[in-house]
Amino acid sequence: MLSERRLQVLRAIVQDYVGTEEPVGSKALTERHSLGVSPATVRNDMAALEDEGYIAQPHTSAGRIPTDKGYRLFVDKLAGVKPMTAPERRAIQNFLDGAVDLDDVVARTVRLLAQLTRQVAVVQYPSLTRSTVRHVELLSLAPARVMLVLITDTGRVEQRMVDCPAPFGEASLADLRARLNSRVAGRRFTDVPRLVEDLPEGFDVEDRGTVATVLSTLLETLVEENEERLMIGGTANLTRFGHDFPLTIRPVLEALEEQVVLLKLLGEAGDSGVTVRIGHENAYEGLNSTSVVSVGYGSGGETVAKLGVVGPTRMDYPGTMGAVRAVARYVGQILAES
Amino acid sequence: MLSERRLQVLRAIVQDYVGTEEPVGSKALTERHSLGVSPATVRNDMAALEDEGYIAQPHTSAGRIPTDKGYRLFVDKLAGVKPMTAPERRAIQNFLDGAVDLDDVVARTVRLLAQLTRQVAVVQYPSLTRSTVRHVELLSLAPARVMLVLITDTGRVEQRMVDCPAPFGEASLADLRARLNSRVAGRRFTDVPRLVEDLPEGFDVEDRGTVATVLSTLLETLVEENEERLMIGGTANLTRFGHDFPLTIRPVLEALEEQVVLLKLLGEAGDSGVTVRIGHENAYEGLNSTSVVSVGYGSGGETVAKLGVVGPTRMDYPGTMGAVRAVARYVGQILAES
DNA sequence: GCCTGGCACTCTGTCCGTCCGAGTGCCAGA
DNA sequence: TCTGGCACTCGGACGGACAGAGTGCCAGGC
Repeated sequence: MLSERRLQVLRAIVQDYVGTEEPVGSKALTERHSLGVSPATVRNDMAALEDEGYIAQPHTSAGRIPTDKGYRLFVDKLAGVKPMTAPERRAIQNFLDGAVDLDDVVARTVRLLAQLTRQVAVVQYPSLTRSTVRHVELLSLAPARVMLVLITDTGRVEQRMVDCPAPFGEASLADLRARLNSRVAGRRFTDVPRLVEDLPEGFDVEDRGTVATVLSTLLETLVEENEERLMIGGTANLTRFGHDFPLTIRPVLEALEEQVVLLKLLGEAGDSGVTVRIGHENAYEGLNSTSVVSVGYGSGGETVAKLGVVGPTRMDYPGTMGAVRAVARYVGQILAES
Repeated sequence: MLSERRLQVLRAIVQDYVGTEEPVGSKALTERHSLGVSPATVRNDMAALEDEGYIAQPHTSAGRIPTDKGYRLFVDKLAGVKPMTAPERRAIQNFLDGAVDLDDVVARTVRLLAQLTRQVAVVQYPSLTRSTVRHVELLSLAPARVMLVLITDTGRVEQRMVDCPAPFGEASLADLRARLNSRVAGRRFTDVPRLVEDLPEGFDVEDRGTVATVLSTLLETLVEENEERLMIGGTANLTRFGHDFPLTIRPVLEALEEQVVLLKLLGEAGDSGVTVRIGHENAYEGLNSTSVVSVGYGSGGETVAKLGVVGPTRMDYPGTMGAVRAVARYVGQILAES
């Protein structure tokens, strides 16, 4: 177990390194923090911290930098979440309040997060499986062609074309629309499959094929489009990453293009509270030198999706966690209002 | 006027520089291209080309690199568009054919372009103003709340919430829906304002306010969402940009985040044929060391939107132009089918 | 008149040795 | 257990020498 002072030393190292981006030595530490002991003592502590794997030396005779394990300890035990200031909170709220629709909410959230944290922001669209159905609309575009529009309580809209096996009259369509909505409106998406199971039975034989096709498209939409959409912003902040650019930045850009990777990343995070994944804790190799700070958001107590930021492991954790948490909170409010 | 051989020399310089990314000297030129003259002669030609501003020397005693003006001449006079090979064309078609909806078409197009050109791809969604209306749907979500869904012939769907000044019955809504569609279905979006002008007059006094609100939201959607949406991909290719990374890449990433800039960029390009904007020809400063290759796409002869790539001025113009043109052609086909 | 080979010149990038400073580890003493 | 002191190590900066690539110019040849 590390002594109190050694924890202080670790905290000081993390703070200084995050600030200066340069390995920090014992002398500089004692000058910038009032630890009450001499550099020599700090050196002993640092040696101990290095033995335990919390810090490391890039080269002999350079200062120390925190390891992933060091950051982990820092985040878990040494740092709190830095709350936003009142003006910041107002700015967040004002900015988000201007949104006109869901796309706009998400777009604004991304911009906001990127600006506040000066890192890459990732915002997931409200997930279908965790939303409820507001309305299902069916539009006849041609005799054997129907457009399916799905509207969620979070304002998300999905549409799909359905090619019907047989022509489908307006009357049948209206009938299907009415029956469908009476069953699923207001229900959770996860319940939809069960709720529509026996729906074709109520229709004429010649229409059953079409009804079944429409329903299977509906279920497909639920499954496939599932959690798939997200928006990314602030990639220009990657240029502040470090000195050894090309090698570091490339895999990160690649990871950001692979939405699957990002979705998995966000998915792994816990539902409640801010989750931090540091460096190698991220399963995806390209993100081994980055940390992901994420949190769920939603209206009421429900988490409908996640948002977060991706940045260098050397980041201001308390500030980033504060910003992420605050933004999530306000996005939740906005969604609840709409 | 430049002699034929000097044009050959310029072409050779561009080709070599694009290949090697290094300033090219007279000796290397004669070795790699059969110009039929000695290095000394080439040197004279190069001096002339430099005087005319087509090439430049990074330092005395280094080889020459093309200037923006040099690339311009190369693109206009010296290089054709390199057509895609048959296998490439098949690959494009297969890849795009798998798309399930418009979002998917655009997403696949972006990936494809980025992969083919190994550069940053930008694809604009089919513009509303150049599309025709397929259907306008109105859904009553609450007594005084209507959702407006706009469907275009290119498969694009836009939705908006409308808060009505007064409750609006289902019957009135159906009435409005029917009248609205009978007027605008199949018509160009640009004609819509004119076509709906006098629509409120046919309604009861108490409903007129709501009708007007719905219509103005509709018109707003046309104007605001106008050309606004686009998708970007392949940013990881920026890492292949050059050696002097951070300074070059940063403004480009920033420009890519500013969709307005990109839209303007695409907008400036001509409607027909592949447009190339080289270096300083781009009005936006951050893109001064990049070239933009763009082209319109659409079903039939109509251009409904643009797509293109952003890359270093030192790019393979013939190949890039070929890829961009081919992709645009196939996207047009896909849209025409849907 | 145009092309060519030759030559002197210039500049960059690299390699190498030196030096300085930061930082460490260890030890003896308080 | 902490502290001051000291020797040691190593990386980064500085500077000179050098090789190589590329140029411009000139005189001569077709």
